Amino acid sequence: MPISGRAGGSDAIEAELKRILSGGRLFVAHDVKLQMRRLSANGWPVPKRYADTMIMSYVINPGLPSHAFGNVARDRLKLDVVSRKDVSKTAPLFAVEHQVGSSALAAYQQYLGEKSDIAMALREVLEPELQRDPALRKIYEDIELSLIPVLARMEERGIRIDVPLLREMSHSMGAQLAELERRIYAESGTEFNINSPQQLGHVLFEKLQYPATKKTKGTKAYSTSVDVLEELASHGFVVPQLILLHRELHKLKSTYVDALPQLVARDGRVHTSFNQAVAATGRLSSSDPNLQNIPIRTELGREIRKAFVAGEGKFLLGADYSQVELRILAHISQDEALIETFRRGADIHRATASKMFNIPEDQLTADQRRAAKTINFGVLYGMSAFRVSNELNIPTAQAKDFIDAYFGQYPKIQNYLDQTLETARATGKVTTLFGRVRYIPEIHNRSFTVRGNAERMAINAPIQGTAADLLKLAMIALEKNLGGRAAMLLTVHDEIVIEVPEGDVEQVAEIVKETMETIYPLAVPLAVETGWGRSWYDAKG
DNA sequence: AACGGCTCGC
DNA sequence: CTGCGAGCCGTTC
Repeated sequence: MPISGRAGGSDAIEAELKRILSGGRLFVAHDVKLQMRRLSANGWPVPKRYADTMIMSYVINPGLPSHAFGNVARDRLKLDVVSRKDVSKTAPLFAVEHQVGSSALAAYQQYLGEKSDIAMALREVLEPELQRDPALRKIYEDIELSLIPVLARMEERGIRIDVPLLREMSHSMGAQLAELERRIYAESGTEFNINSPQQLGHVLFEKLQYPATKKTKGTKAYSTSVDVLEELASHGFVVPQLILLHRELHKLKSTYVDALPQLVARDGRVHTSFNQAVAATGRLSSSDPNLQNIPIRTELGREIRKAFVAGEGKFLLGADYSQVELRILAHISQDEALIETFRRGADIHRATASKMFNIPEDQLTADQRRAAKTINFGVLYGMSAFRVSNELNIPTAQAKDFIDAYFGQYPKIQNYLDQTLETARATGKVTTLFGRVRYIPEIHNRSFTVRGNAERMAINAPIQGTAADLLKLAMIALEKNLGGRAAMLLTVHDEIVIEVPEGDVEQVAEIVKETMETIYPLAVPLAVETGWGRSWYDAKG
């Protein structure tokens, strides 16, 4: 529960609290990482033994819409937690934290006391449930609890941002945007707000009379989505092409280039929060700022990574798992052909195309490899023939033929998909390699759409979730294997970013690669690619 | 607050 | 209708 350095804190009480924290007593909280960060920020001892009711709730049922304290208390205990805001109304926190002995203080103390009681009560309810499933208990203890201090330290360290570089980018992008605006207004013969989908729709489809192909879902307004604009641009219309450029530039400028400098702390670094109880598949998420969606796909976007830099005398080392989900699919399905392909270290998409089209690997066209790549990923997500045809711009019948050819070459994958759906229907849930659970209640839904979504979740969750389990295990192992030599800063689903003293980088890269590749032996090798440089942009293999 | 749109990841 | 999850921005209501 919240720790206040001042409210009611006589020296004697503070000393006693610190003594308790550094002793071996079990510390119970809903979101231990948050409390650890508050404690260490104030120079207090951090507990070594702890229980986390937020993480318990998440491991028991990760698919819930929220594992926030109030929600879990209401669901599990039928209790309403008074929010800090409500306390503030009758007992302004400013008064609470700055004057001792007021009635406001009493209200605040009662509020904190109630929250502590509720966390303890939650533990009584959640822990026995966790104990009933040995695999879940291990996920909770060996993965999630062990990860808490690792993530806390990563958040505290943050990553250095080159603010002057972002300012420079902002200026040049601002000038480019102004020039684009000028041209858009001139070409369309009117000035309007380009960022307003409504105004843009009016200009494109009424004033300029371009053919409207799509309406938006909710409001039935003209859609101005990328698909629509690209279609128009392909017919030679100039304005849509300029709008697309404006969109990309404006998005990058507002979301990253202008936003990041505002989030830089006094230490010159941004300190994201890694949320351990949000994503239903077991993945981590990142917010404030989200550092898991920093652009990479286009060169213009990728430039932003040049602003993520190592501290003085250090390098950023990036290490990412190559094709980890397809490797997990090979392991779980035990498909001999897919296993063999990974064992001989082949280009997986090329090898798949060769099998599907019965053409030697060195005689394939780019389109054939692209088709195989689309289907390889499509299988992981339960993609339909319709979607494959859309993605590859081919008729649905041909997409279906491709998919049939794929399963003909990898028969055990078809088996795995069938069995996973069978399990979901019979038990209402699916699990990862390590037993992390995801409930699929809609698997029997009468609506084709809803049930289809559930089926895709059932297929994807074990694979994506196993990848998340492996990455978390690797991070825990790395915390130990790196010793004090290097420090993890970020993680992005299949990648870990580490800050390393310049002279140590090659040695540390070897330790990281070895640790990640041997974290849990599968039927196929795990491959890790590393790269390093002064910036995240340069830390590519 | 909801929506449309976009970014990233898989 | 047509793979999903997550976060953020600007506009609109």
